[in-house]
Amino acid sequence: MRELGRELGVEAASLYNHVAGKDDLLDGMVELAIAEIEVPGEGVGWKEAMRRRAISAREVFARHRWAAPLHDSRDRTGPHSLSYVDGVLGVLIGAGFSPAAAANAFLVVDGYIYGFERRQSGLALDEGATATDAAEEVLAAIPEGAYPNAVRVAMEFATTPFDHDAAFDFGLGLILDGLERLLPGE
Amino acid sequence: MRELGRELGVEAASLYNHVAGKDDLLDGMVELAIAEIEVPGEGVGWKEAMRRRAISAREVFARHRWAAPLHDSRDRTGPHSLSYVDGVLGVLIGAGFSPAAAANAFLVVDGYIYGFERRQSGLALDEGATATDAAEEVLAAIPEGAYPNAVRVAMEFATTPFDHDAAFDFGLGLILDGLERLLPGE
DNA sequence: ACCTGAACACCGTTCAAGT
DNA sequence: ACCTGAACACCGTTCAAGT
Repeated sequence: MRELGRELGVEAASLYNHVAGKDDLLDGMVELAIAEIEVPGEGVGWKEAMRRRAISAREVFARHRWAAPLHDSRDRTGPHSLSYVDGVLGVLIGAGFSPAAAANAFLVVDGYIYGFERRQSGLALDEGATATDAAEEVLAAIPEGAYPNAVRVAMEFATTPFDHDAAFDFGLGLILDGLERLLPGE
Repeated sequence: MRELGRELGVEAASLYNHVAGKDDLLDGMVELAIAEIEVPGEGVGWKEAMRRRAISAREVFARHRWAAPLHDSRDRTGPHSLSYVDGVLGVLIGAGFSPAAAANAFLVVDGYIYGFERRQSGLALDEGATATDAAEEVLAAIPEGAYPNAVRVAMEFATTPFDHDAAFDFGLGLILDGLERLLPGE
């Protein structure tokens, strides 16, 4: 609050004339970020719509790195979040999924989108570091011949750089193909 | 720190004789939580091992509700985290995945585990609330005939309660089946 | 070796007082 | 209607002083 006030050339206390409090402010920021995710509607197949939506979400969360963790930590659902959920469910129901199946499918795809980013650090594969950096970091922290599999994977990525976009698309395609198999044949 | 000190019957300042600081403490807590996740090794098929591991992780994060978000927010990787990653990669490599494919598969499954829990709030499907509560909450917040799909799904869950475990298992099975299809036939 | 008390630099928030 | 200054109750952390 104090820092935001400084940035705006105003005292921290003045902010409370425009916002209810810090929580209110953070909720609003999340809403604005969610609003940037595009959910293709008519005109494209459900699979293509889901793929574009996922890539758009990933792009938005990459642009606003604070958004995904912030979204997770709050549970207030604003109008933009609701219409985002509504749009995705609409695509799935339109494709032939029952309402219950659409909810399940939404959770699988959305869970993946949100979970993918943050699990990369577990593999020491953060975007910032080069593959060699990551490999060295892992190898340096290891005592003896412990963690043989992690070492092997790290060495693999020392020679062949890890492609984040390709990895994300790999899992996304796998999930969408799995969902397609659930639809009654046409 | 002050609250923890109170709980231990000690002044907050005294804690710094045992811990480097708050960050150090939180890193240690995450490590202990991760250590509770069981990664089955030999003796079971890779698919069964992955499924048990996922269910164990979900159970641990349900028992320690602070663990998953805390794990996400820090990037230090301790020995337990490393051996967790190593164990999972070992199962996958042992199943016939290449090191690179194992890393991809790890990210898909692990991303799903971490993402699933927190996306439920987006559907107003939190464990605490009954299905009827959730439906009422969603319906009450809606102006006109807006969000028709979300309303339809909410009404569905008002009659048929949402089964979190089944939903998690649904997505997990879908992902594991997808991974199995990538393995060379035997 | 471990604890305490006091202090430091920081928070978010409130509120009377100004314009 | 909006801003300010001062204050409040809180943080994590440091450090000299005690035992």
